[in-house]
Amino acid sequence: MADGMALTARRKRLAPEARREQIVDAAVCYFAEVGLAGTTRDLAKRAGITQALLYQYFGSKAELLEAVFARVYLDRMSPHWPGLITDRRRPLRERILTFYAEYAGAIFSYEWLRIFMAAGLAGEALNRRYLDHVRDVLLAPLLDEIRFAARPDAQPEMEDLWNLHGGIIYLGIRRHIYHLPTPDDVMPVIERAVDRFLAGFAIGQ
Amino acid sequence: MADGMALTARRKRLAPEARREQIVDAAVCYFAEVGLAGTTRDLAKRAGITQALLYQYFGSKAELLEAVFARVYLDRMSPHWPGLITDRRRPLRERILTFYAEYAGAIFSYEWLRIFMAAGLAGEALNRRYLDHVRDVLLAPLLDEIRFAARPDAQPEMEDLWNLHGGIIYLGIRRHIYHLPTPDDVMPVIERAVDRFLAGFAIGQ
DNA sequence: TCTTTAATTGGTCAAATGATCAACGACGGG
DNA sequence: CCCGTCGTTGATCATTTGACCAATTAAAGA
Repeated sequence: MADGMALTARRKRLAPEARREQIVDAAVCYFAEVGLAGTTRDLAKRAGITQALLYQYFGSKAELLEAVFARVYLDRMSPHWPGLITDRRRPLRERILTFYAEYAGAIFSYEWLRIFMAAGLAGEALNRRYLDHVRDVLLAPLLDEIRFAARPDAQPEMEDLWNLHGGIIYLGIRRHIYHLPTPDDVMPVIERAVDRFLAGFAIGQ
Repeated sequence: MADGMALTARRKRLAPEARREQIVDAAVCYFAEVGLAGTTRDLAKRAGITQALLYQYFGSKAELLEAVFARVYLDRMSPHWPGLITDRRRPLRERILTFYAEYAGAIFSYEWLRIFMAAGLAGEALNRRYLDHVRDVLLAPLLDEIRFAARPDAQPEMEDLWNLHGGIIYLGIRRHIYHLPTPDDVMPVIERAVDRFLAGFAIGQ
């Protein structure tokens, strides 16, 4: 019992992959909080390792940030969303709501939103690539579906979909970037937004 | 003619207020571009002055950034918007469109959006204060107006207005934060968004 | 248990950065 | 024309920060 060093003891000798994972985890959390200009020393301190060890696993801070970006974006884009969106056996409204419920669940995280925004400010090409992907793989099919269901004289454009999308994303921005109070459950708000949108193109529920 | 030093010559002896203005102007442009972590040296170089001179006018970098925030936000909020919004002699739709045309004109600038977003990421209280102001002075009256015009069984909530607002702001975010292509004229998109919104609460044009 | 491997660390360097100050010199007043 | 004020500058300091390396030591294999 006198041997109380168990908790605060020196941490040593992790398998390289495990250590790398741990570093990236800590880096995601750290850079999300303090911004991409955070220092390697503070990050190392928070990760419970020495600063020098970072350079055992990453050649430079930029390389570490690359790993952070990869971690944050990887698998946040579910491959079944395109199929969900275009599955005409289900009602359109239900498809959209299911999609945005899952999308919000994946995107509305402190780490994701803040790192994504910081990357945008830093001029990383990542954001453009990601949002091009969102447009091509998610919004474009969604546009097709809505056009298919809409009256010929009330056809939406891509910009209208960006407007719907942005109104929803803005919830996350208010919460995680501006630290403003937002509803705990975002789905009712999203639901009403989607309903207004569909009604605007004369699509019944 | 041999005296060609006029353009590249040493700049000296400006009146203190003029110099201060010039520094703040340059700082707004500089920090919007490179982020709040930009250096005083680079800023000074861009402003065509020495780095030491910055500290003649501002006690610290933080103090300079305060001046930048003040400059960017000051008078971007027109005092006649509340009156415009609540002027029931004009049709509601027209009021909203006029307001958002002016609001977008004031807000959709590279400097404003980027510095505002960077301040949010940096945890500045400024964003919360500004958006509280937007909610209290603009969106709350707007909510009242729409509720007044809406059917009793289809009353919007504040979150619905944030949704409308966010969808519009997202246009500026896409353009200036993510550097994505957006329509040159945003008003048609805003117009359709507002029309969908009003229709969603059963308000005719 | 001993040896070997390599994960980890303390120490250190060079460059960058916020901040300071004595000295210079442009401009207005006498 | 000279002088004094004060806006401006070059030099410099103390830290911070990204990056590196030789020495240390925990853990696996024989």
